[in-house]
Amino acid sequence: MSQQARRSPRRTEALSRERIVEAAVGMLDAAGEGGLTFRALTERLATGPGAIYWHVANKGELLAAATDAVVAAALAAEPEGASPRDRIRALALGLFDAVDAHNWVAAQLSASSWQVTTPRIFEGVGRHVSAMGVPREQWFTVTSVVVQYILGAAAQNAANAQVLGPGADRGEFLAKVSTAWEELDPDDYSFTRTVAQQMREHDDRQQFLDGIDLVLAGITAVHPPAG
Amino acid sequence: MSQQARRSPRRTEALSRERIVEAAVGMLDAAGEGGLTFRALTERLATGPGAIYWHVANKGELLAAATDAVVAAALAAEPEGASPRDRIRALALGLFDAVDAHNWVAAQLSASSWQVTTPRIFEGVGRHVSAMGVPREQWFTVTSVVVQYILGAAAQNAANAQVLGPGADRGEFLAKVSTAWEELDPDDYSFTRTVAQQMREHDDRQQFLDGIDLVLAGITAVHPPAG
DNA sequence: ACCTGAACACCGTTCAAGT
DNA sequence: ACCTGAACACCGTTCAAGT
Repeated sequence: MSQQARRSPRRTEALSRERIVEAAVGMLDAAGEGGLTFRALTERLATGPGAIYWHVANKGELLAAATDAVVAAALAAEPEGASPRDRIRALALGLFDAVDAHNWVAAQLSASSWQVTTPRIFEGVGRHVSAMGVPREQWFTVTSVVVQYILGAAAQNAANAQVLGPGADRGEFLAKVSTAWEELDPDDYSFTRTVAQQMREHDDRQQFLDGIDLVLAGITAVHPPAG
Repeated sequence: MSQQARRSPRRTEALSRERIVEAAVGMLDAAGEGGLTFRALTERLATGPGAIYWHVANKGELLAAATDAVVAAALAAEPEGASPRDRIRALALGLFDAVDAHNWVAAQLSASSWQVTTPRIFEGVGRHVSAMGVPREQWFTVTSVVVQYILGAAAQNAANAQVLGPGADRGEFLAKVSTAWEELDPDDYSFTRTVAQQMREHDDRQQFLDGIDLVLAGITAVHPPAG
């Protein structure tokens, strides 16, 4: 145990891929996708760009690693629930909240698909799908549908949050969109005008859960449990 | 009728927002999102950047306009089908194919949400949802779920196509991913390994349709038609 | 009203040089 | 093996000037 082993907490830590990814997540959270710059990252880590490129191949890889870190954390806890349905619901909601908290993640996820991160989600959902009694030869298809819905809904929710900006008032935003819908051309948008009020009053999280339930009900309807 | 009224087809046409958007779509199709540059656009239209900025506020607006143009074209034809379900299926498949043909569109769509383009899709789907006999107070929720699924599935499909690149062989790609899945850690990815073979043999378009059917079955299960 | 094109600020990435 | 920092090529956007 030399003196060097005692490191005072404020001292500059050695650079590492882990620290870089962590810093990247922080900057993305704080300022969105436009906020992650090698210049800014360089300053925050008190190095030159070359140091970062030693640990990370390029910006794309860094974004992928940041995304994977967030998703892995969201999936870390075993989802609780009495039934497979409840566990899918819990897993889905955990992802939804993670994407909501880090709303740059959604765009990354829908742009990477069969890459590193999606298999994590696929595996988590798939285990419960198989436990629901879906016939074996439908496992891939059904799991894909659930994952597609989760990512699609999360992405659109995040997109709304991004338009909104960090400080804005949600109720105000919904009211504004709702009013805009009411003013659409009645010839082209008769349906949308009809639901403008429902749109104003809806709750994103609840709506997402309703969607999950609807998809799960579809699974049961198309593949009734044996018996 | 002056001489000027006769314009030979090959002569340089006046610049217009329409021509700019059209050129942008062409460049995005040819070279993906990275291929749309004001420099390249400037060259293609034989002008300076200032000319383009006269008609279009910035790159974001140009991308949104290009996206809207593609989606509007895909939705132009009244979807055919005997039942509301069939018409939803037709509409969804039209969108799926459009996103597949212009695979930069998906990322744009999931990043714009309640903006200009999504209401078009929402309206198209919603009309048929209401015709399915879903109770009025559920129209917004149910339509949202269908739209979220369509956009989510289309986005992930486009992401796969992008990784693949324009010239690549699809079967080869699926085989590679399938093999990668088979080599995953059995402790962490038992389910994914099990469906690796199904993944290799699946058809994207058919899988999408199965997903739509599953969602539609869910709607009927949760909201049985009155009677 | 519409277009030109030089210029500005900023970006991701590279690389010779250091330790 | 790991880090430094100047330099390169390229980007979106602006704007004074033209017609």
